[in-house]
Amino acid sequence: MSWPSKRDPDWKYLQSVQYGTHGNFPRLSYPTFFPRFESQDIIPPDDFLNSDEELDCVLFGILRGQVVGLRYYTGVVNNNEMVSLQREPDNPYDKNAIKVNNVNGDQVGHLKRNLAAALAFLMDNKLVQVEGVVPFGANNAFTMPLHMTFWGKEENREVVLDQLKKHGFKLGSTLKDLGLSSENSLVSGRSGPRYNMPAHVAVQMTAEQLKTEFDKLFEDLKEDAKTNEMEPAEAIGTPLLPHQKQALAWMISRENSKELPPFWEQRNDLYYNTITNFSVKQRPENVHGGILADDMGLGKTLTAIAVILTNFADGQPLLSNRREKNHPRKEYKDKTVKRRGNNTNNEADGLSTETSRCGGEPVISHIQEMNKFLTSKVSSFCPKRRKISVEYTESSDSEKIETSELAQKMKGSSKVKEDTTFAHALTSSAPVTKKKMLKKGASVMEGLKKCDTGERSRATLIICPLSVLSNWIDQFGQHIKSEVHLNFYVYYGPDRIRDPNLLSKQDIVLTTYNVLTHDYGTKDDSPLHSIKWLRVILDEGHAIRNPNAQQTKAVLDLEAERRWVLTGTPIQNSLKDLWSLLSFLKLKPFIDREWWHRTIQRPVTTGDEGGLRRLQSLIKSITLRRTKTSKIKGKPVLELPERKVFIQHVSLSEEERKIYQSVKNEGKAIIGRYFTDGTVLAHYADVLGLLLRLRQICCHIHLLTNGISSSGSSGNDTPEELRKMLIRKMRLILSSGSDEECAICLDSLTFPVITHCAHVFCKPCICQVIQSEQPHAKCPLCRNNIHGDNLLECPPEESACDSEERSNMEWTSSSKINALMHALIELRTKNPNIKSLVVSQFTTFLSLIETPLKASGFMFTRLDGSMTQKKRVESIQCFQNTEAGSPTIMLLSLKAGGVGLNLCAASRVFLMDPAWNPAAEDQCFDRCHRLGQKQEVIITKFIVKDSVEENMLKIQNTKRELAAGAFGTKKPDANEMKQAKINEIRTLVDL
DNA sequence: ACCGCCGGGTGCC
DNA sequence: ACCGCCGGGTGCC
Repeated sequence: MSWPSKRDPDWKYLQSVQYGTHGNFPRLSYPTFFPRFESQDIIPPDDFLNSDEELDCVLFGILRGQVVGLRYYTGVVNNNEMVSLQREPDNPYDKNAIKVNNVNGDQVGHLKRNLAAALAFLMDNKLVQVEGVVPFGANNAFTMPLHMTFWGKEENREVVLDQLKKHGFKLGSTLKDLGLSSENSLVSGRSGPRYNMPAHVAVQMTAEQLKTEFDKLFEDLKEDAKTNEMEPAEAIGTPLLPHQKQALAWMISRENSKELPPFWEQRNDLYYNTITNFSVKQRPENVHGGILADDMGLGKTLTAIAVILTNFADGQPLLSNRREKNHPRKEYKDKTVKRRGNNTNNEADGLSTETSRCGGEPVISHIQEMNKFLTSKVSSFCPKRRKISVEYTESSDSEKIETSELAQKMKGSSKVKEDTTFAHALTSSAPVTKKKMLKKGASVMEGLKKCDTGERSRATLIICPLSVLSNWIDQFGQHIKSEVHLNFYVYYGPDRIRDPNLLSKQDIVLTTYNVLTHDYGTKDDSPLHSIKWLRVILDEGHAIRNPNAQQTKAVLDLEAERRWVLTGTPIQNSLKDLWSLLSFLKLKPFIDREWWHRTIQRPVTTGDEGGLRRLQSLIKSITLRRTKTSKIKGKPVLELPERKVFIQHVSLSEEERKIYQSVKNEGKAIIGRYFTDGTVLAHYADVLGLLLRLRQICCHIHLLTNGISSSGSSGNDTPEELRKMLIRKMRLILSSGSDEECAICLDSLTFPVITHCAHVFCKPCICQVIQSEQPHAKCPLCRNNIHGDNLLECPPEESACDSEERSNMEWTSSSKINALMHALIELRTKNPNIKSLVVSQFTTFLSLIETPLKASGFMFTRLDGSMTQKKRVESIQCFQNTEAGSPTIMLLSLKAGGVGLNLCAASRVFLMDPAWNPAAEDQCFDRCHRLGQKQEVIITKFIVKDSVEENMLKIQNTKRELAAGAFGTKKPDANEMKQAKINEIRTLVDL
């Protein structure tokens, strides 16, 4: 018995069965002599296992049943083994049939007919989730007993109990109800499932307890496996820090590990899973990988590069000279169909590019040049989303040259499929006739696929978000010695070569989540998915935390021997985030959501100690996490210089104060009315608008945008006016820097849309609400009716006119600008070499600051979200440059740049205006307070006295507290969310 | 005997 | 299944 890589039919079925998708079964399957529920009585829920509601489940009770028909199926179980129940509506003998499967998904038997008749309806409508354990009698030949636990939402309890009663079943709540004396139930001994009876389940651990418990998961660095250090392969030119050597040792030990995976142990000649009690004869493979969850800035990228080169092949490091006799490439060379002799001059270089042959560009002879070359290409092509792919191959492999040349020629025909066909013709040892090639691509593609999937590639696939693609290329260039020869391919851009043969012969293939997902979604087989990779590394691995996202599915379908996840935040919102990661790591039995949910997620969220223990040992065995404050042998992992935050209070000038007060008084009156009418949230955008104006005045009165009137709609607008107004409001919300969360997912807004009641949500989130509440969906924030057709998306910005208008205005200073300039000039006098970041949420404010900077002779550069990728790279490189005459100031918009942005040349930060979300500020500070920072970092926050800004600081504090206790607690619901928002508004406008 | 009892055939859903 | 159930054979003590 072995673990199939994918249990197709069953697994798919479990994932996809939904109420109503099999049009005929519900009607036929329930005995008609019982009054049937009409479908409108029950809200058809989302896929039970995929819905958030799974956390609200309570235990209804337990029942003893029977598994029958054992002798017809191969699936076997042990005493106390967990089993899963699966509806089988297409069973020709009984539409109510319910299969009983073991942990491996092999069928053990069926539920007895009468029991199935009672449960089928409940299961189909997801009114209850039934979980089974075989308490004893596992070796019976014909039938065996089954203990079932019933879980569901409280509001469905009655329906469930009624339905069972109609069929003559009654749930019990104690072990006696299972026909056991308590004595018997304890005989079973070790590690059986524990049924905490309802009383205990209801008791939740406090948020505080859970948080401390969870922190413990990562604290423990005492284990030897994680404190050993290892030197990287010679090919790595950068010395590793101690914690990076530890990570290297740990990662390599995991890749080469022969230990059993967590929760497995050997008993005699069988292997037992101690959680589920499942056993197999064949030794379960360990996970050759894990999660590197170090904090941002600890050098995960460098560590990963070190792993690739140090555990390059057969547990051996990459040899600098690739032509040594044990060269791993040898096996490929042997298969070369034919060779060309006249290319030896390139061989010495080890690397060459397709363009060098076809486009006349110089041959690139080592990786640093390659890096330069690539970086320039990537950065210059990114802005237009028209990037190039560069192929790096050993020119001694003649097959590739021909492939490339032909592929190049074929580009005229613009059909990638034909490229690949040609490539196949040249690389396959079996001749491919022209006729065959001209036949529809499919059959040839099929042949191609087969020839590729046969053996494992030695390539490492790295998948990262686009924002860090160039960072990876940079780091490869920086850290790998120049004489090292590597086959490196950036699989990106419209001209990427979709040839599995070519890809699988690389050492490293770098691509992005988007490319991977796009390829996966297109009809042709994705070349990335037809290769058995030596290693797959997911950078920013939390990108796959949504199990329903196409991106996640594309990642989970990759085949690899070693699998790594790099992430600074393994758990972002809740435990659920871990599942996708575990699933990617192919950790059995958690790949199936049901087992993950039963054995870990639910026990932990209901506060079950055993569950937490299991989670703990699981995490410990597969993740390594160090924070910036972690210590090794008493020394901090990173000896970062200190970071100090000062708040500098600024007083408004008389004129500014006058304007501020008048806007405030006007706004306060309006909002006060909203409060008395109880319509604050309905006017949320207006409230934000007022706050925005106040914040703008604090910075500079020229920021005041006249375009937005607070009065909102008068009720008799034309649809077009309404639309414009709503879009204006949404823009306001999005551009106000308020970092609004979506009230549904509580994450920052992705693909925002605005409802007619002027509330902004993520489009997917609100669509899901509308779907599940139809036909009368209501806005989660104000309970007004909403409709899918009425959602407005944000059209692309037509920005220019606004700023032009402003630039025509005569420049004046402001109190804050004065304060800033004073500080900058003082700093320059003290030390002209210190570099500073000047940060604001308002890009127009940054523009206003440019004028006095120029006037005072400062060299500065700028980075904001509106800039193209190319300009960003230029700006960053320019700023990071330490040569004399380089800019000393960067004007930075708060949210510009991804997590990887490195601005450590700066040691001063001037935060011109406070952010709503303190995390956004911290992230911004970390762009210079990170690895590579040699000086003390001093942060100055300018806060206007007696203003909305001071109130924002208060809100920041409550948010900090909230974030600190966030793990394990239930998400606030729409109501709590509402109240929190109202309270925030109260604080902000002093009401 | 329109029963009881016997013993063989048989067996999930 | 060392059961239950079915249906045929059988029939005082």
